Amino acid sequence: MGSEALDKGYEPLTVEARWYNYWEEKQLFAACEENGKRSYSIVIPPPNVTGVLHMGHALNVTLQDILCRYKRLRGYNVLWMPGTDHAGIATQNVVEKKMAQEGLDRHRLGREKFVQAVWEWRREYGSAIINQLKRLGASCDWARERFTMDEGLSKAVRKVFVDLYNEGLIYRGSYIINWCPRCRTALADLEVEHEELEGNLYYIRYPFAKKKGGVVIAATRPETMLGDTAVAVNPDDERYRNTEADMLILPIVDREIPLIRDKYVDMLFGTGALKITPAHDPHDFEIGRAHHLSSIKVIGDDGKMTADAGALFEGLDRFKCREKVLKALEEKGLLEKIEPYRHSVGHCYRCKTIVEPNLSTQWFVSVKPLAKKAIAAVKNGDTRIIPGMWESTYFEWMNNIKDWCISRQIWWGHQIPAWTCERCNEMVVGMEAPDNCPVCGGDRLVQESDVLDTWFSSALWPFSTMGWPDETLLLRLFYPTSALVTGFDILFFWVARMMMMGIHFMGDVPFKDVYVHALVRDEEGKKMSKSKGNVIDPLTVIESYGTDAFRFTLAAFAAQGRDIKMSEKRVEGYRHFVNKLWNAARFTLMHISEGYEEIPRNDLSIPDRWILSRLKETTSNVVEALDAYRFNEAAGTLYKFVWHEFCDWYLEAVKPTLYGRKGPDRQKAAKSVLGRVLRDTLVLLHPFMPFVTEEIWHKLPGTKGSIMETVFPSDHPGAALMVYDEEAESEMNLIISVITGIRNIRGEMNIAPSRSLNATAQTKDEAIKETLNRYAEIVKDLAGLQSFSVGEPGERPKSAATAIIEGATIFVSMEGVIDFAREADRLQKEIDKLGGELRTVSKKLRNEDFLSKAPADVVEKVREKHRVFIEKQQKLQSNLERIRELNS
RNA sequence: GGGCGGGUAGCUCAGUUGGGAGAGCAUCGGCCUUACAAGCCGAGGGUCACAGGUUCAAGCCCUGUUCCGCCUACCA
Repeated sequence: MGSEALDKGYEPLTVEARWYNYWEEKQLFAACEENGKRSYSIVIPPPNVTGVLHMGHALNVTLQDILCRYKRLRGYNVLWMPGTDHAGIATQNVVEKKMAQEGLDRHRLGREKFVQAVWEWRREYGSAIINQLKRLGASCDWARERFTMDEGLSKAVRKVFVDLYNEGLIYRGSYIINWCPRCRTALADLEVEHEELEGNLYYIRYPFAKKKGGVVIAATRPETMLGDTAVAVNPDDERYRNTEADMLILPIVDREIPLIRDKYVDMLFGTGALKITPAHDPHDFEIGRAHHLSSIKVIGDDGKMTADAGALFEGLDRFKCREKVLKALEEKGLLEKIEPYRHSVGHCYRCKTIVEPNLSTQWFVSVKPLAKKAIAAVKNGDTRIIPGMWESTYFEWMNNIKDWCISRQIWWGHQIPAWTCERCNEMVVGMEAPDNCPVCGGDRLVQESDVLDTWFSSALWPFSTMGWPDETLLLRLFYPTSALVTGFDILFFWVARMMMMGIHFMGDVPFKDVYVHALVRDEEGKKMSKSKGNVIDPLTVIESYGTDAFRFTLAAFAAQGRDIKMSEKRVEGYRHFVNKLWNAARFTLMHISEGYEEIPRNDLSIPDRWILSRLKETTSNVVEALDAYRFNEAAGTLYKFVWHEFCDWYLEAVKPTLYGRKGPDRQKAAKSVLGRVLRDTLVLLHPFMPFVTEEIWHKLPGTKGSIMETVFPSDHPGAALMVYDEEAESEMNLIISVITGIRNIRGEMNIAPSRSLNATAQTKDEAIKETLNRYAEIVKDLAGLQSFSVGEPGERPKSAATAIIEGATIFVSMEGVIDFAREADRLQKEIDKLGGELRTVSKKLRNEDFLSKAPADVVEKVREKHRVFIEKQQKLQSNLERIRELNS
């Protein structure tokens, strides 16, 4: 394509839609199944089908997209596997709510029809989140999109379940689990959110059966007393020495229960006596087992009291029941006292209802053996967790891992592949429904109604999405995946479980790197939540500022180990950056008309060589930063390069050349360098800002096709010519410091930019003289001078302000405008500033220990600095004296 | 209770083997200079939470204190 003019401002919205469609049509996101390139793969953390895009997704997906686009440019065959998660409880809740509005409920509908309705819901709304990911520019291989309930993934789930069952790692049994009375399902320990609440500690007297007095227990959930089957005290507790054979009367219920001894009881807590309710507390359950106590379930699965709670309470809500029990106890005079007590209470992570520990028959995975291998894989470096601090968190959890309750009493999900024979009660676990009972031959087998925890299927995601249990080419090419990018909030839920399953079933870790990124919070650092009303919608941000600005903001703030506080103001700042790039391109395109042509180094000016050297350094820094997942550093480097090196200095410095004032040869060279730098800059920026870079790319002469198909600057055939150019760097720094010195005088002395000044530089250094003479034009242009001369140290111009730079003194002649007092103040200020620095440096050089113990190069550096400071100070001082003379 | 992270400019934060305290935004002053006022030029501003220690040298390493945040846990 040829050179075209750009509009004055960048308009993101129209551009974005156009290029996204273009990429999809050209299938630039597709992984190749038959090429010899190195593989790079990432599986997306599948968002809930019910989800709407939030800041967490935006950050997560942006970082993955940066990696994938970067790796493609580096020549990798990239697979970014997308998809969604069926989110059992959440989805079921959503569909049930919708049904409720239509006056329907799932029980009336029946299981089969309900599940069908969920599928319909998914067909209609399930792609919402996917479309939102596309707005972010996500370059996933959409043709391979997966869903955890797909046939293939479901087969993987069944296979894993059956294998683990046969290996004895999945078992079924009756234990205390976390029960959500609202969702009416069991929850895994992880799915319970603990929150500190103000409660009470109720002291209740349990009278002795056969003598006066009684034992006082302390309880936070007095309603559970209805299911007590014992009271326990510590065997060493002196207070309860003489009560050995005693039985107690359970108040209200009037049941006789034993007083037992168990070391578990803490003598220092409460009264040292603990009521035992084996059906409603995990400890009590263990103690009950050890002492062969019976379990009485008094709170039902609906959160209401059961018949076993007694006629008085049956059908009562558990919290209403608490009040009624307390009232009854008070009437009997058995409620000794009530103390306020702060304790943590478990809530359902889906609906925030207070969770009830309940005795229930469920399915569990025995995870310890799996965890052992998953710990080893991180210990020996097969998988790296970045930043490293998360490794300790991972180990901490893995080392203390408990069996995982995987059965859920809901309908939407993978139904457990276990069947029970109605005739002989034999249970069969298998991939498919058995026709006959293997024991009695009966043909009436009923499938387990429970479904599996959604995370059970998510745990298989890195290989189930690639076709496992079939041996596919995809698995061979892309497993183990290269990196997993995720938030720490699902480190245990998901990452740890994928590690366990991946190692167990694939014989290899699911990913080589796990990059754990921060959480996006609001401006005040609070977690964004709908209830707090502090949510910033990523789509709104995109509408207002454009995707590129938003993505760049996320990357720039994605420093390792710290949460991101998001505010629209920050995005606005980076929109300015997008616009800056746009205008730099606009300027460039006004001057170049052909593609880049290699120009011999000798034909290049110092600014040309300097910007190429900066480009080289920037490229290396970006590569280094991205390879280490330091996104903020890569973004910061690019920002600085584009704005403060390319725009602020290079473009300004080459303007005279571009206008032809240096002759056609120089002009040609400058144009060529300009084009080259812009082209490489676009490629470097593309992973961060895919849309604007693609848009400019197509206007750039000499480019073909999409920017996605090009080669990264460091891999380009011409890359060998890109070197750090020490000479150019130091000469350009000299020029910059001269200009800055003069500008400083102008600013401090309040001289209008429109007023031309005359300046002269004095130096003994021939090389400096050479450089300044050669680039006097640039100095004149950028410092706003009428004339700029270079000479030997000698007669100082009258009425001049002074700038001291390393190796030279600049005099800015200010005939008629000079304010002597002001100049004296300015010089004094500089001398004072320098004095502080000089003191610290001198102190070091007077220190014998420093001179003898510090490395030679460090000492030399300090000596050099000292020399420079002294020289500068002397010059400033003599100029100050002169100004004072003139002023008097 | 255990674990982890953080305290650096007015705000938000960088600071990767210990050797010149930085950026963006905000503030102040000056500019519509032919890519960009979404811009340009210049300036001010910090006991690096506190107290010790190691070292020639500490924002960085060690110990303690304090404040904030998060994760995790079965003292009823």
